[in-house]
Amino acid sequence: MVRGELEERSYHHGNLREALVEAGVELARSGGPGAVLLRAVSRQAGVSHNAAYRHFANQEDLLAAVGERCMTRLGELMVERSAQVAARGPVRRARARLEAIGRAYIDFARTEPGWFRTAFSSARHDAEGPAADSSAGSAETNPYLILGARLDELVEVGALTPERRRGAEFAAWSAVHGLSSLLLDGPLRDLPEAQIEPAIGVVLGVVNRGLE
Amino acid sequence: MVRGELEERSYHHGNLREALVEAGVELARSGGPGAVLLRAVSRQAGVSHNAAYRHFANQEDLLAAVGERCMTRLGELMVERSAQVAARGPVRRARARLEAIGRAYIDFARTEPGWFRTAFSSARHDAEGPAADSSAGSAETNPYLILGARLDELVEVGALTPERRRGAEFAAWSAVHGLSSLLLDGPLRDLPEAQIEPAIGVVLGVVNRGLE
DNA sequence: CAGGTGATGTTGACGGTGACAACATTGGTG
DNA sequence: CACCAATGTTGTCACCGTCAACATCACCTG
Repeated sequence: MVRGELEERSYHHGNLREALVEAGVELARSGGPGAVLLRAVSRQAGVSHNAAYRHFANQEDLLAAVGERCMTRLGELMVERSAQVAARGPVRRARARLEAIGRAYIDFARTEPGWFRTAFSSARHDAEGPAADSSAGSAETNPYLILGARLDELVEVGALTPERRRGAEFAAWSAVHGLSSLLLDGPLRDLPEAQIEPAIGVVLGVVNRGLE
Repeated sequence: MVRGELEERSYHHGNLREALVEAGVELARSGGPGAVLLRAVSRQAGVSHNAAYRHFANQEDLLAAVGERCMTRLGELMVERSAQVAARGPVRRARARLEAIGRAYIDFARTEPGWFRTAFSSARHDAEGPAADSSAGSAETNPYLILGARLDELVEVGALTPERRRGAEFAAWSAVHGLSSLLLDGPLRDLPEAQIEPAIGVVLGVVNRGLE
């Protein structure tokens, strides 16, 4: 049923929805959410405009699907960086793993601004955030759940008290997301390169200290 | 030269640029940056499409002007809330004033999401952020400078050490902006009302503690 | 005070986009 | 094998940004 990419297709594509989302992700990478156009993704997929309407209700629906994919990419980077942490000792390690996902978040925003903006551009996300019921987007790549797991780790090793654990996601996430946004689209857009790394350090430091 | 609003105009508007920006602000209030369209603002101003091209290079340019106005509105609310603080004692007062502008920021985002999104939607801002040279948008209503002033106050009263002052804007601003963004367009979009206020408290608390 | 000229607003056109409707093709199912 | 629902296509429409050509007028110059 699923056709190979090089195979000649005859009228029916066979895997159009996936092809459209993938095309959208590619367009979003360089052009951000504004580049995820129904006609553009259809062209990219070698299909007529309007074919997408068999798989998405409208452009917003397509954008949501593409955004979800971008969010997954972000989660994947966080998982990857978290796994690379080599710190020894339970407390040091847990702290390093938290910092790693924070830095991964910011790095993702800076190296893939199109994807980052697209991940947060959709007006409708299914199964993200605290109210995540077990549906799409496997839990391992959900940034919110990844953050929660790292914070739980901190509690387990005794580096974070249960009271401080309460709502800690909001603080950590807000700080990291806020810095990313300000660096990308906010007034920190033109911050000199040399000042960015120190700024990241300050933000992560404040969060770290604030959670103690 | 400047004509009254009710006066019949004859061919030349007299104050079109301002009228267009004002129309843009009005449209942005309910529709966000996506509603700031050249043709829409021109209609609203009772002028033909294309008239705007005498005052703005393109739609992006218009959006930047509208965004700047929205940013000013945000700054005005911050100033207002900061001035209302009644806490006594220099340290308590300085702390309360910092918290007040943080809450004002978040309140603005929540009560005027269209304006908030528009303020940060422009790809080009003149004279915002750290590199602000003395140009447009009076310094009193520049959110970044307002924040800096509050942090300076904290140093003056001895509630913040000079070392911690370094880059403190980044931490405070990121946390507050991040929470606003996540509540508006991020995965916290559907956070139950009852959990929002506690979340704000946690975020502000972490920043406060992190700066000590 | 008259005429002209540059700034400002209008009309018309073009290509691109989202969306709807009607039609074409086809894979699977009875 | 015939039918049908799913899937893709063609055609159309309204709206948008933008450019070019034209119209009007405020103001300056003489």
